[in-house]
Amino acid sequence: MGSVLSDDPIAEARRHWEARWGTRPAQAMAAITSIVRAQQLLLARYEELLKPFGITFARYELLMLLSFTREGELPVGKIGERLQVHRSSVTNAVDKLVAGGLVARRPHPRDGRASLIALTPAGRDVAQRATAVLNAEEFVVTALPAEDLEALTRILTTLRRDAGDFAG
Amino acid sequence: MGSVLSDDPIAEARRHWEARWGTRPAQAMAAITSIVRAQQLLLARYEELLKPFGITFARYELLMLLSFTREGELPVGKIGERLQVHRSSVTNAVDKLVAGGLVARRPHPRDGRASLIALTPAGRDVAQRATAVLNAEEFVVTALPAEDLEALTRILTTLRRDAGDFAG
DNA sequence: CTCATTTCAGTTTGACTGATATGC
DNA sequence: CGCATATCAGTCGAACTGAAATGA
Repeated sequence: MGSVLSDDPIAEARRHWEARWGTRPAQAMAAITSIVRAQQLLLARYEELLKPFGITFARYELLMLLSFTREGELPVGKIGERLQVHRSSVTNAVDKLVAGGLVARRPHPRDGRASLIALTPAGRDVAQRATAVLNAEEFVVTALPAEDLEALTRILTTLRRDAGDFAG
Repeated sequence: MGSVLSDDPIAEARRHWEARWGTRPAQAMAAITSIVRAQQLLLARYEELLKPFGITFARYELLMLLSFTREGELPVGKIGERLQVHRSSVTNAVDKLVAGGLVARRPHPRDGRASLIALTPAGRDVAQRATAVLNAEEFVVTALPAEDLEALTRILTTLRRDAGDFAG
């Protein structure tokens, strides 16, 4: 938890890998573990900032996705597709958002199998206020120059495309 | 019908953010969600490659940490510190590695409170073979040029330092 | 006694699989 | 009928909190 290390564990691990496996594996390991660790830190910060709103990051993502649609509603399957998680995970997340009054299920007007997940006014309000908080904080990316943010996004977009994350 | 330039969900979300909150928040959002998503993809691939060895990524990290020490053993607290997880999470992971015969607990020779977690020969063998597989695959970073890997590591190291991940 | 180390029990969260009901 | 959609029940892995046991 809190204890701050005097040395970067990733840099330390990299030295071991370099000695034992060579440069390229060490380079790949350092990049990958940097991504994994950065994600942990960012997510922890997100969760902390979102806690006052009674939502988690996963549920925040769902709210934001809905808020970007024209009608503020989507079927479960579409949500899973966009967030790239299993449908049953969406059902589960929706259950909790419904319990909090942030979204509502309503029958699909033209497909009796489907149900639409719709933002409630409260859900729209929470999404708006939570985003304002996140933007104001700018988390831990505050100190990064714009060009570094752009470089990150560019490189990781290539990585995601190579991994089949989307058709490019 | 409009030909879509990209169906990258992050690029799509970025356009929404840009329109509603401006450039800098959109930039930050794109970088952060890229990190989160890249981590999901990498971890999923890792888990898949490690499954034949009967370990998860978290347990692989623990094995590798031990394999880097001189004696192949560390106390629980030290492991938690290095992997930056809670001690009880380490206890839990160790329980499973013990069940698989990959590590063993032995009493600390000089501190009756502590127990040392030690690699078994089987654990060392698994760590070695698993790493060979991961290196051979080079995961999904295969296509990235070395300079991009270095840029990633550099930028994320700055991010981690700013977030208090280590003192530097 | 206080503090440190580890373990244990229980909770939370998210994602998954597989089975089922329903409707296209 | 086959196929698609969503939900439900159950599982799993990982992390956490808080309390207990043990020893420095």
